[in-house]
Amino acid sequence: MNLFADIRALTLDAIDGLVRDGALPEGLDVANVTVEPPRDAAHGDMATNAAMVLAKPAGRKPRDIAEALAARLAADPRIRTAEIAGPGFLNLRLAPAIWQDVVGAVLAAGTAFGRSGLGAGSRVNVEYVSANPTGPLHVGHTRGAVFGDALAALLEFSGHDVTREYVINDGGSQIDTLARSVYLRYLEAHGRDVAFPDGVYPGDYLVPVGVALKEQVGADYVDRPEDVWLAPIRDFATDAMMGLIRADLLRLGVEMDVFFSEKSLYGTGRIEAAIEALRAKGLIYRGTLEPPKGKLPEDWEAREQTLFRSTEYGDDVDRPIQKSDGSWTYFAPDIAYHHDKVERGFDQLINVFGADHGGYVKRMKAAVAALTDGRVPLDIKLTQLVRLTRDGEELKMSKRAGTFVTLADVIEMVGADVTRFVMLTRKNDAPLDFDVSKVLEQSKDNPVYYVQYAHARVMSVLRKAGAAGIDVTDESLRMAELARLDHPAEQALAAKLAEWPRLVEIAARTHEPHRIAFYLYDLASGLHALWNRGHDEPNLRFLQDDPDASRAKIALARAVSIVIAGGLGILGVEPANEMR
RNA sequence: GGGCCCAUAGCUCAGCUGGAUAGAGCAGCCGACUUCUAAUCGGCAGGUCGAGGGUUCGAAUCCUUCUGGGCCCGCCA
Repeated sequence: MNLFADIRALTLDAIDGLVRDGALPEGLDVANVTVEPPRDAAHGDMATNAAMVLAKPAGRKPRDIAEALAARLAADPRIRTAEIAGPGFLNLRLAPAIWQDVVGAVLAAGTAFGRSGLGAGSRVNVEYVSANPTGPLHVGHTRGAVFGDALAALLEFSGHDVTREYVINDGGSQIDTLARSVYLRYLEAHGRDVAFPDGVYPGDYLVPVGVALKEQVGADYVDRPEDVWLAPIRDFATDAMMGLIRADLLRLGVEMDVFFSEKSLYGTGRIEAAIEALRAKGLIYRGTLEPPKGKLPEDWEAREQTLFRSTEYGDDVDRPIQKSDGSWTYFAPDIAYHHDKVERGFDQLINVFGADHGGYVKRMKAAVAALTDGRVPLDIKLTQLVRLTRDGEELKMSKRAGTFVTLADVIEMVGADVTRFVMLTRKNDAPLDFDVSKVLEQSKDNPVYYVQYAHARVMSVLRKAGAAGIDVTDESLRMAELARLDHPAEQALAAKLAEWPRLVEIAARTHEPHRIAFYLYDLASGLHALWNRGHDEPNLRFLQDDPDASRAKIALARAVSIVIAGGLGILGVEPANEMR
């Protein structure tokens, strides 16, 4: 149930009625007619802009349309009053029974309340994390992981068929670097004194990999030339790194459906096939790029390369797909990878990248648009940097020195739930400050605890009520006399619950899971407020002497906890039953 | 030189793809624990929505120019 959608449908019906009566012309575009909660609750429960939107195309004054519309809407039993305000807003107040129905609907649906068929089962591929398999995940990856995972859950909740995917960049030269680094650790495991020159990964996390390699192959690679050991160590090291990464993801509660190996595309003709598909459209050619404007690389010289005409699809320059030695650039297998995703039948692709990949967005979109003739949309979400601090002091990370704050470190310090929630309390395209001491603070300064506390309070009420002999199962609470929820403060909280399905739709449509976190904070605030009003107004307490009144109020509280639990579920956070 | 993102209260940020008097939290001030855990709540104060121009019934939101910050810019992925 989505109350706002219902009332919007009612409004559109009323408009149709006015058209039939000849009060409005036919063929009006109603796409911009909205029904939403008014900014100021004093204006009513819902507001529609219909009269203003239709005024110009209909050639009538907004207030005239509003009056006619108000008369029709007021005839519906759900509508208590319809008032014209401001330039032509129609403010609606709903019958109290509507809010009571919302509570009943939440209890009936459980955490599925707010699920929708918006996606109509369309198949969405969400690619995220996809960190190079050269080391453990660090904080930057964590944000992408949390964001992608919440987005995937959100889309699933909204009726999409979602595949969570990680592409392993195991085909590039960084894997050679990894293999050489592991080789040095392997020699070290054999008691050799080794130096770590520039251009290899110095991190300690490779020490056990070197030891493991020694255990597997003994001294077979010692003092042997690179062409003997490079290829096998590449595979060995990649597997080891993916083992680390999977373990890291597990710590965070992220489970991928598909790990896709980039290397698996090589030698199969699939890269060539994807490029041929573009060539058939006349988008591949030999050419020489203009030198980049501004500061010129010192070793710049013009070279003829194989280029993709990405400018046809909105890119700024055409992009090379082959290096001058004839080998592929990273772009070519990536085109093939996206070609593969399209061929697997996805209706929509979403990639979550770090902000440093911003320059890559246009060419990737161009490639997908070219491959599918614009049929399959690709949305690329960039997550901005995380600035990790402790007591306001920055925890510096340097990948070069091999000292970086890992995902495992962060989880160790604050836990997965806190990490996930906090990282979702910011828009993906805004930088994020993450203070490991502050996020553990147990105060309303800290949104995680604030929301958790609201849930725990409800659980506490249920425990107390249960101890007092009240049946507090959801089945039983559904049968409560919800008509007793007649206080405006209670109806306001129920109204907040009614916004949940609408909010989920907006968040899913815009691919913005952070809206869930902000809504939950808002909902928690509503519960805390009502709770505290109980201090001065005992009739607003959830536990009453009259068991029937009590059950109705507990039903409301329980409905709030259900929506909080459902929302936290989308974010991948466990609701707390008590605070310690 | 070009591209992408960002700029909203002293601070950290929301703001429903164009709606009404722009909202939270923190910090500041005042108030509420014989209660369903005060890890909470109520109130006060705080704004030329970076600047200018444009689009229209209506702009923080869309277009444009500028200013300031972040990321990126052919053989790394």
